[in-house]
Amino acid sequence: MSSPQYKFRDKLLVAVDCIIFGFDGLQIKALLVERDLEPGKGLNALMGGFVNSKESVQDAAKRVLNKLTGLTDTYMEQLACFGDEQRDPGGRVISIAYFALIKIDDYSSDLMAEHSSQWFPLDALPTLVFDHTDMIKLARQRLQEKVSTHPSGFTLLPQKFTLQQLQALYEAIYETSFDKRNFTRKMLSLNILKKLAEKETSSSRKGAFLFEFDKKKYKILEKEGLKFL
Amino acid sequence: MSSPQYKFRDKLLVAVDCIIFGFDGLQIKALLVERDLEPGKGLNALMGGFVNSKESVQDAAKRVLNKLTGLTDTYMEQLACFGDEQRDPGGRVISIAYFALIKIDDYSSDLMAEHSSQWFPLDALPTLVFDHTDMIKLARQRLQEKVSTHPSGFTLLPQKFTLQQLQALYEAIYETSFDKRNFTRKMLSLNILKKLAEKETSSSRKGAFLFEFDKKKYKILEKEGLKFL
DNA sequence: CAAAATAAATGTAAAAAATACATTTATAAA
DNA sequence: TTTATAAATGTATTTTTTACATTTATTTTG
Repeated sequence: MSSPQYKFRDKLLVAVDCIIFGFDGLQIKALLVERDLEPGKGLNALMGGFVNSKESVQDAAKRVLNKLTGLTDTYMEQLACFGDEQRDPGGRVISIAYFALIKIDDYSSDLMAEHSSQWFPLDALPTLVFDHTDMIKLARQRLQEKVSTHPSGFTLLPQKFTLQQLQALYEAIYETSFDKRNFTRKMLSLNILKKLAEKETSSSRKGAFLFEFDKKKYKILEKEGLKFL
Repeated sequence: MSSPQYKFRDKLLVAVDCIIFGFDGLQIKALLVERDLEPGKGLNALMGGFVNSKESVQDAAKRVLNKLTGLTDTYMEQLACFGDEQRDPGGRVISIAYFALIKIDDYSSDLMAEHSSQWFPLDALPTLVFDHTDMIKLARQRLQEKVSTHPSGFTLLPQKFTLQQLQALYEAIYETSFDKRNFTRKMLSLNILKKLAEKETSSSRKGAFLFEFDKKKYKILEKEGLKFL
């Protein structure tokens, strides 16, 4: 099976942890669970699990994410390997962190009850086990970098959204505020939004037009490299 | 030692592989070795090694890099975890890839002989074992992203360099060419280069002024976020 | 020692992008 | 019909990027 030369090498436990971000219209939130294993059982943690020898690391991450959320086809990318020797007091475990972006409403309260999971705004995170706080911090930075050149942020919004919702999202991600006119102009100039006939009327008398992310147009423009912000 | 709950989990072999880039004044090159282990013994590969249970993943990467180059304090950052189930025909091994930037002259020909290692230009890479070609491809992309906002590129140049050497470096990284006047003006406007009294005279009658990267100035400007290109 | 050759250094005008800022418009409720 | 509310829109200014040609310092050559 293994080459003879590999035989005397150390084997390590390999885990995956998922940083799952959602957006409630105002804030970016992270989905945390109550850890069901010692050490740290009952404490707040990222959803994680061990990688089996028969699956790829990526498949393990998908499996863990699916177990928690029931979702497949989620936006997910590898963040980094956390490999400090002492990171897990329970043993030598390295963890590959993944970050995922989901629509907050796709996650049902049934599942929340089942896994004792909860959304936490990033500026009010509870104490987390091991290095999970570092993982979230790094994921947040990566999210900022990502959405500046890539439309992954749309994954956090409903299918149809207003320009003000889009702006609120970017403001939440960057923890800043933008000039409404300039923001709107910039986004529309990218030519990847489809304006719908429909309006969202709950937040104003006048109503705001709804838009959709136009995947086809994006695919065409992608290679030139867009700059969102 | 381990929590009882961890006991029945699969353990995997964990390796590190180092993508080492250098710059010879014209091209970006990668340092490759002849693999000394089956499977793939004698074939071209990235320098790598297994992570021991007593060291962090990062320390393992440093150890491997040091073993090959003799260098410490090298610019190195984690690239990604490569975790496909079948990536190594010799067994289930996941690998954490790191990429390092070194001055090509810091690597002696003695060491090259000792490790059967060689520099290869990126557009003339030999066939490599496993997924090492993918690793280099990803590292190259990451290098482009990195040097656009971070002065890590200077690590590839000698301590003192001319503006034309700096331009040649960026042109090699981005595989393009820049207008000399605009490039110069942009770099100088960043205010992180110290002009020396000395000139480099080997490449022209007039001679070109030498510059140094000014780490102190950079540290001050860093938080505002520089944009190199 | 003057002329030629070579690469370095430099300036400016035009176009594009980013910024700052105020008024008009559509609609529902009073 | 008036009022209140948030959405939509335009323009002038500044900054950044781009495109492009001449002068300068120095060594070599005749």
